[in-house]
Amino acid sequence: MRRPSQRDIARRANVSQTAVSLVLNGKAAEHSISATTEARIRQAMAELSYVPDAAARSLRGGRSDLIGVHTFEPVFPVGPDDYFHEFLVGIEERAVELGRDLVLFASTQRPDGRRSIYGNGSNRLRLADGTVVIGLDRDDDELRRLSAEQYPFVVLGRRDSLPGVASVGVDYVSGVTRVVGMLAAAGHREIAYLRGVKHETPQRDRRTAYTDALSALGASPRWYDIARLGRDHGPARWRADGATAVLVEAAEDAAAVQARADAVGVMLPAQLSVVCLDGVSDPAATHWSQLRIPKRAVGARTLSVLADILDGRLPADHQELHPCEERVVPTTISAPLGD
Amino acid sequence: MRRPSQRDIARRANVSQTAVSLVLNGKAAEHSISATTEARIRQAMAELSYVPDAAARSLRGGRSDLIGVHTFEPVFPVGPDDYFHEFLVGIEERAVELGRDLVLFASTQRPDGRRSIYGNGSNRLRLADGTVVIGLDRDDDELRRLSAEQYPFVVLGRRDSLPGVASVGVDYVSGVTRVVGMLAAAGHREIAYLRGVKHETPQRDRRTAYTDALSALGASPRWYDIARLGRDHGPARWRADGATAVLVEAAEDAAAVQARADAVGVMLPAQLSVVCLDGVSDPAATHWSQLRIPKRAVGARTLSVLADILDGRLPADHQELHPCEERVVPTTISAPLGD
DNA sequence: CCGCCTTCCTGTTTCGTATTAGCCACCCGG
DNA sequence: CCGGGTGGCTAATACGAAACAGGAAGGCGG
Repeated sequence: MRRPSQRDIARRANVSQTAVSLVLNGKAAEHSISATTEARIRQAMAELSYVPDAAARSLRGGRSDLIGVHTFEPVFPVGPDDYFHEFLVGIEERAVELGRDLVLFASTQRPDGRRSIYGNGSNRLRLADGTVVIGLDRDDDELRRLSAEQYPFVVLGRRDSLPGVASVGVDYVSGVTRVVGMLAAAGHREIAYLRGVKHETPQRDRRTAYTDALSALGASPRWYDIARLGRDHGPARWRADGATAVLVEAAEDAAAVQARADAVGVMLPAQLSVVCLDGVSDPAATHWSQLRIPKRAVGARTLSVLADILDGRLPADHQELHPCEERVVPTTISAPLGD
Repeated sequence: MRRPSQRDIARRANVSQTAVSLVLNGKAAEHSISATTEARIRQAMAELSYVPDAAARSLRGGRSDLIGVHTFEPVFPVGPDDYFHEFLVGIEERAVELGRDLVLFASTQRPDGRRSIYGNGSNRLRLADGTVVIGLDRDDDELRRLSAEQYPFVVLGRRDSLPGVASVGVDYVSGVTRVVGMLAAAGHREIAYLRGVKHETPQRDRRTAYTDALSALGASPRWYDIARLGRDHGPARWRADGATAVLVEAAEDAAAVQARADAVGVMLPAQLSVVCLDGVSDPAATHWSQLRIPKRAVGARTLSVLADILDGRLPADHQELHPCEERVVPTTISAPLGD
């Protein structure tokens, strides 16, 4: 028992396969199919519970309606608190809106665990109409080759360094600059930076932005490391060093600082203002401010850009940058207080 | 610039399209294609970075090397603590091992937000050789229809109710039964159950298992709800009711119970033994035991079963059930203590 | 009564791939 | 020198849907 095709519908309704196709695609009127014939065809479709074959459709249309998602690491990270998770939420959301399916290129993973577009023989990406490329550990040589092959793709991530390659990125620099400016405006003179456990591209970008923002203010950076946070290193010590504000990289880092501050009797934010550069905690419930990265929107936008490139509405080397949003709760940034 | 087809390869290598197809599918020897010709063909494929068209392949009846993942809800949940996340980790892991790519069927989402295999006009699943079907809110009618059409798929989830449909599930019943048995063996007579915020299939299954396990012991269930946990309802009250052990549904529920217990001075586990039925917390660091669901392994196994069905190594209606693992830290279950 | 315009369809081709049947040149035994 | 095998390939076809070109029947003006 094979599933019904348009031919089966056609036979049952005494029409040609073409007529069935026309009715199916709402072009009945345009091609002047009579109302009665259309009704007969529709009834036949209903009776056989016909469903068009997706494979045949995309074969004919020249596009598969598949959008690739190439990640240089596994898409589903072992820990669900992954940096990329929210981008993917946005990507899926927009894929739904665009009516396209997503292909996760798992087959590109090599024995060493990294994924490589060309590493495994053929370029599987060609399977999809176009691809979103994500990943911390991304390989720019492969991207250049992909670009040379004229394959349509968009990089989600840092903006720089690849002319001719489409990308959608996040403008950390102006975000961090604005946060630093706010702190400075509130009177802070020593703004420190607490490095987290990760040292990948997103973190490097923020650190660079911090350095730049400070030097624009004529101040110099003051670095701390989360790994050393403990009895001897922490809010009290920072205050002793002169710092009255600190930028942290993750919500759990901010929580750790809060915990240490509570332990040593440093008041947040009165004695120490904390701004978290990437976190999802509820700002109303915490004693720190955040720089929110609109990951979901950026993910969605990346997919839209790819779709626009595929449809010729945008050039293949379109690049854009999205601003961060400050979720600054006023009460969590205070003027620095002497001891 | 169209993506290259076998015809393009054929022209470049001065052979017929047939030859290209044969080489591609490893039937060169079988059809006595000479080694030099095969080499020429392979080189042409590499030069043009040819990739077979999935749509054409599945139309023709060959295989696209794509494995579908159909979820009745978004794959990337807004909250990262999703029930399905770890299953997907396992699925991706095994896909890597099998060298197959995954298609996430986002296009099947209808305006109302739910996803439907047949709801949106065409059955996209056919693009893939076979599909793993996951989802809380799964539609059994669609699965029956899919099965009638002989499309290969495997349901990841509850075992029951769909004869003829392949599935890989988790044996909650025996897991919960064993946990209840352990508590009973430790001397507990009143084993309560704290219902969490969700009331989907996985929760329902565990609750049924709890009821069954208790009635097997001749005891009757005692229900509490996390929503009411607070000043008046909590560990102290439960003890007053006579309960000395409680099953909770999620790690955060266990943490909440711990917090309330601390607040009212109930000692865990001495005065109240807690077993968490689904959580990822580190058992060594907490005062409760857990019933661990081997989600990753189950996810991976589901994909293997599908691959085996596709290759004819397993029948299309293969069903299997995986046991839970107890991660019972002995010290977290204690004999009940009077007040 | 002829030509033309609608109305309402149908025939044929195309997409890229896998398969089936079969072609042609060469070698070998008789 | 001819028949039969075999190595090395190719031509033709089918899959299901969609696009394009076109065509038969009927009405209507001249």
